Amino acid sequence: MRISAKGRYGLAAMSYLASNYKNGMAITVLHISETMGISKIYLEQVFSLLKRAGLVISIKGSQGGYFLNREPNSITAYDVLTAIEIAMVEKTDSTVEEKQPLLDKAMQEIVFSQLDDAVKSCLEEITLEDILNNVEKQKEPDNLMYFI
Amino acid sequence: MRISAKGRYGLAAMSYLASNYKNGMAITVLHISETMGISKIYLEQVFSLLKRAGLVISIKGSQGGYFLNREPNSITAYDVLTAIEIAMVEKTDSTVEEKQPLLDKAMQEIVFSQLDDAVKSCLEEITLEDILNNVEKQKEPDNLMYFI
DNA sequence: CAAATACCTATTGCTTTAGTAGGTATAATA
DNA sequence: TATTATACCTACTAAAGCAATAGGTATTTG
Repeated sequence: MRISAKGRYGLAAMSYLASNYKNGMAITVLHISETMGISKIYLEQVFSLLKRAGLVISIKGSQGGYFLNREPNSITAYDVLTAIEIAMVEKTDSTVEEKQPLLDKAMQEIVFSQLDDAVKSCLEEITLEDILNNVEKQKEPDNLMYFI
Repeated sequence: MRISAKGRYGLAAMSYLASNYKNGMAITVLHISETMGISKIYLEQVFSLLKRAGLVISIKGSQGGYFLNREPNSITAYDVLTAIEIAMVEKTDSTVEEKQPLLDKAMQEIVFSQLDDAVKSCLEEITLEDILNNVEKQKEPDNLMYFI
């Protein structure tokens, strides 16, 4: 499944903000771009979309930066990806509407809208906190194997 | 959710083949293109992919054409779309693997592979027969409302 | 042999994606 | 108040993918 670089950068950046959520400090785009190895100018555009969607709050000027507008466990992958990727949100075009309207409608109902629902409910179940938890889990010594 | 024209044409064409499955006759690309209002030359390319995936059988020469290789209730939307759309199948690229390998892995496991699974199991549940059934259902007079 | 078909390769124009460039506006701080 | 660090904005470029077209060859039927 194809997720654009922009969307992935957004997820990574939001996860990073989430990991710094508790200390309440603003994080700069430059800092994230260096920490993540992402082009700074490109990441700025990503933050522009995240801000427009109300997912982050920004502070201008020196010592400014960004932080999350909500708690990490209330921001979902769906929130982030739909803020950034048009393709995630947009309705599938009609296919054979002119000559085969019934078939067109059937495809829409049976395939495309069910797919939309499946994607949406999958991504809505995943929060930034879930991602961070998995990162922490990877840091643990791999000793859980002994218990199997 | 964005599904390419190619993928949608493939679904429509396969549904049409399915609706003619019982009479066992080969259907030409030209016929489908005219019935559906799809460019013939473009549809040929779609059938090239469907054939490569083993979903249809072709007969060359005069009186030739295509028909389904399996029963309509055993061909899924997943079969058709993955035969045609690269994006449906391909693994999501890594994002911040260099500098943040744990986060990269977490995103892959928690978000992208779960999304792949959700898409796959949704589309695998939908067969060509399901699409045809919905078309038939639309043809019925809208009298079911009286029973509600 | 002629017609109808599948099948193949290349080309074109368009849109999207990824990334760059060069600014302005704003706030903190020295 | 001047400097600096930041967000924020608009335009640009290059590459890739998508949609569609063009012009064939190979094969089968009649």
